[in-house]
Amino acid sequence: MTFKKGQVVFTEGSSINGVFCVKTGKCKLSKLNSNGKEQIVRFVKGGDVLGYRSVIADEPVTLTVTALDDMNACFIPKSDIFEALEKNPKFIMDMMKTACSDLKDANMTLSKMAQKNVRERLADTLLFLEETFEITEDGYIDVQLSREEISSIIGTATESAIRLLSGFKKEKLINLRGKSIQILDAQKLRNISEGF
Amino acid sequence: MTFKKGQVVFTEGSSINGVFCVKTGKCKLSKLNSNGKEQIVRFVKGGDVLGYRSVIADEPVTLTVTALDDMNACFIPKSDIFEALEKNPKFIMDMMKTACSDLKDANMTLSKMAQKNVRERLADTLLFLEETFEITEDGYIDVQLSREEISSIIGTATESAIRLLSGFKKEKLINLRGKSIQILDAQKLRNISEGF
DNA sequence: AATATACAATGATATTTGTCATATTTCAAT
DNA sequence: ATTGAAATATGACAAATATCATTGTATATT
Repeated sequence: MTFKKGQVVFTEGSSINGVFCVKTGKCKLSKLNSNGKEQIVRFVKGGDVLGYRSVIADEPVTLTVTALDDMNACFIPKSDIFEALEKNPKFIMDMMKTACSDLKDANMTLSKMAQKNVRERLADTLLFLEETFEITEDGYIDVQLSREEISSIIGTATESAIRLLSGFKKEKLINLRGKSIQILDAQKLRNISEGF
Repeated sequence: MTFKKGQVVFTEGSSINGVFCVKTGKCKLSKLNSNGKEQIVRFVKGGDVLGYRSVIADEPVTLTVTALDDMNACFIPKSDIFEALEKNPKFIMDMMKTACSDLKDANMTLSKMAQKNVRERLADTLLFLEETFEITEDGYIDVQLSREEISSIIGTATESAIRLLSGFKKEKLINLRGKSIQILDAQKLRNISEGF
């Protein structure tokens, strides 16, 4: 299956009858808040699986998935998944490990979000984005996010994110070129993120 | 096994060779931050399992578990778990569902934490505590947390949590009696938590 | 190229939250 | 009962962050 940039793969609350194995491209997993604001919870890219939680738990999906790129994915029906789960012990253990790894990440993100202030969270997020999406030949992080999306990751007002990004640029910690971001001083960002 | 109130079951970074099935009592799962502050990530009570993530993923534990009560638990060695996982398909599916459910909760908590301000998070947390631990005959939430622990859940300064609690009390939304808390107006707390 | 539209940036100001200082209360140990 | 230590509470102030208003800039569409 192919998804165009900006296209929604599935929406919070809907039911899916299978999982998506992402081959190429990136997408964001987000939740709509009671006030209508988006909270980006996680990113998924090539090699990752989408929707397994919902299929395993036999519940509607709790997150909305939106393509950030043109995205290529295979759809695997629920029945195939359950067949594999039954017949292939290695498969179920792998699935289990994926779930556990996602759980660990979620806990880590939670404790970071809760204890860091906005500036620290932004520094942390920039490092996370570079680690997750890597850089292109010109050194910029290989993902295009609007300022609003960035603030949806760290949970802050868009203006605050913009201001802090400008600040980081003035301090020569990053470069900004449209939506592209380049990290110039990862160590200092790490220090900021740790509260120094 | 028995754990006294305040006793540490296991510490972040250590290795465990089995899981704990909690029979009675409650405990907190927390993470130490780089600045030495505690972040409470989750609570576990009778009927829940502790440490399965670490055993499944074959990694050190990433959270510290501390008893909030006198606690009673069975220890089940890793080997037994793996044996059950291999032989009993129902067992592994249940385990999987637990992991998926925990993952969903973690994502929900994350999006709440990120998008709500401190007052909203406190209101949300009080409702969550009542739902999780229920109330005793006198109407107070059946868990004893210090003000510092409450601020470690919502990720704020202890003084702020105290001030907001006092505020809620003045507004007749809650009662305070030492560490015990009674919710008087759940609906208003729900409104506050939703940002109204 | 011109226009419209969304996005980004910045200033001014209000609000929220954290920090430090200092009481006050609680509770355990003697 | 007295003391001491820890927890809770509160005030004053500083810092961080949100909000509103405005301007500038990129981007797409015609």
